[in-house]
Amino acid sequence: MSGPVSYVDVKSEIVERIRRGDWAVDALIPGEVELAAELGCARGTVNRALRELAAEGVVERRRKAGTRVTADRNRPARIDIPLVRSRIEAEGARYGYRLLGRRVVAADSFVAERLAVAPGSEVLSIECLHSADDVPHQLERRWINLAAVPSARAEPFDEIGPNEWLVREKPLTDFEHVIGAENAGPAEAARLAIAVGDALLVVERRTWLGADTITYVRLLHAGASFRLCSHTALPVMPLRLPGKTGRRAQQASA
Amino acid sequence: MSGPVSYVDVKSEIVERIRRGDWAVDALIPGEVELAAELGCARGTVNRALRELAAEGVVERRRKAGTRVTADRNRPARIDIPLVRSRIEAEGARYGYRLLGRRVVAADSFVAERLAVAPGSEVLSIECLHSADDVPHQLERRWINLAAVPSARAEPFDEIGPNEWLVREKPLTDFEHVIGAENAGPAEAARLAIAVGDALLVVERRTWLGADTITYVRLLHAGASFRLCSHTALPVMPLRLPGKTGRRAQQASA
DNA sequence: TAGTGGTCTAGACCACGAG
DNA sequence: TCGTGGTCTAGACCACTAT
Repeated sequence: MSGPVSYVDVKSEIVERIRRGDWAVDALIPGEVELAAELGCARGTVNRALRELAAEGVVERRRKAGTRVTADRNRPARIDIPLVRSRIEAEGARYGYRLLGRRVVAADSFVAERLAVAPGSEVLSIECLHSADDVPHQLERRWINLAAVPSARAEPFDEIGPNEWLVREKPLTDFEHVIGAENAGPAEAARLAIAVGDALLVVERRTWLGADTITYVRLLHAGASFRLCSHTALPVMPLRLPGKTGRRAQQASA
Repeated sequence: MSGPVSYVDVKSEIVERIRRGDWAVDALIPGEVELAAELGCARGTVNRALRELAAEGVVERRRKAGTRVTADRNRPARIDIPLVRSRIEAEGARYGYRLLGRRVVAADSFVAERLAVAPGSEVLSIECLHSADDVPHQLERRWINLAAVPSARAEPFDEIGPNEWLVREKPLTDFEHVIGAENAGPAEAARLAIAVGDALLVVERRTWLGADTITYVRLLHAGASFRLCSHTALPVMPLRLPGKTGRRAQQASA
């Protein structure tokens, strides 16, 4: 009835066995060849399934030692940090952008270190505000490395935000995020229309194109109204694999 | 001189071309067959390279439409949320654990909703503190679904934390994280030895095993001393691929 | 040294979806 | 409709590492 056994089927089957307790935490599971024979597919299919499960942190694999169920639940959690605009519009609100400040400055030690440029190098400093239905949502403070992105010097940034502009201008190869919590000072409180001392969720981001640091940005959000979410689900889908009867019997009888 | 062209080589080459500007943001890149011919490898190799780059958010792929360089820099950022203990010990500090409270309670609506159990169901409520060199580091408030993990009822949790215990006890298939910022109230301030009103970085986590919600936990950290970091780098490694001379010529002459 | 995963290949069929 | 990516297969060789 069903077609060939896919790697998704194999993943589901493995997860299901772990869930049922067939293989306990830390237990060694069968080798690729054995699983392939049992499930009725090529070794390459089992390999891909196990490789992806390893990438998801469900199992750990080592040559010669075999594959075992991961004991440590410290699994890589994917957190999507969305573009402000997308996020706001996704929630059905009207996105608003306002440029608060823009000037070319000499990098102080704080910025120079983060952009990996010499102190005193020219950088473009930008402050702007993103709002949802006219309610302040995110205060953005950004520094752009003008040596790496000279074309930014001529850009006014009065209509579109620096992020959206950079997206179109430069691809990137690396990025770094740091998430923290801070208390709002008078300046932040005024910009975000909150009280001084309110908790802020701060996302710092740096991006690179090859060896060049492109930009460093601090995104400040009122903690009361903003959270970062992620949900990671393993593929638990309708199984097509048979039980003990075994697919091989079906194949044999086909 | 070199062996067969690997998928890592292909990834590097593609990233390098994007970096050099050969393919601009949003540009369509050649098809798998063409790339395979050009680079001198099997289509499967190119496919794996592009598939992984797509998973990393570098390119977007659609059948029939082809593959193009991702314009949106809203790429999935991996954030590792480490076990407290690992994190503290990794920094060379002495890990300390203290149980502050433990009791079986009837779930109120807040907890019931998060654990997906009926209000009034029995849950195990735990509060504990993790410290680094005797300095409070993380305040943990956890609820465990006793219907899903009945063995937790007999566990004192006075020596090892509930997370470490759960790790050994149950595998998991899904988890969810929510990160936010809050101001410390009197209780939190006292536990964490900070001032009332100080910013807290709050990580909420829920985990599932199949359809069962296992646990819901709130991890509170003093914002002044705790941050979540992630660095995502694309594979930019020494290239083995030849230039215009072409590896195929080498193969042919070999 | 031997076993296990890691990968490449060459060929084939299929499913989605742009035009 | 038909091109592009998605996947499976069967076989082979290789690299790491436990013993």
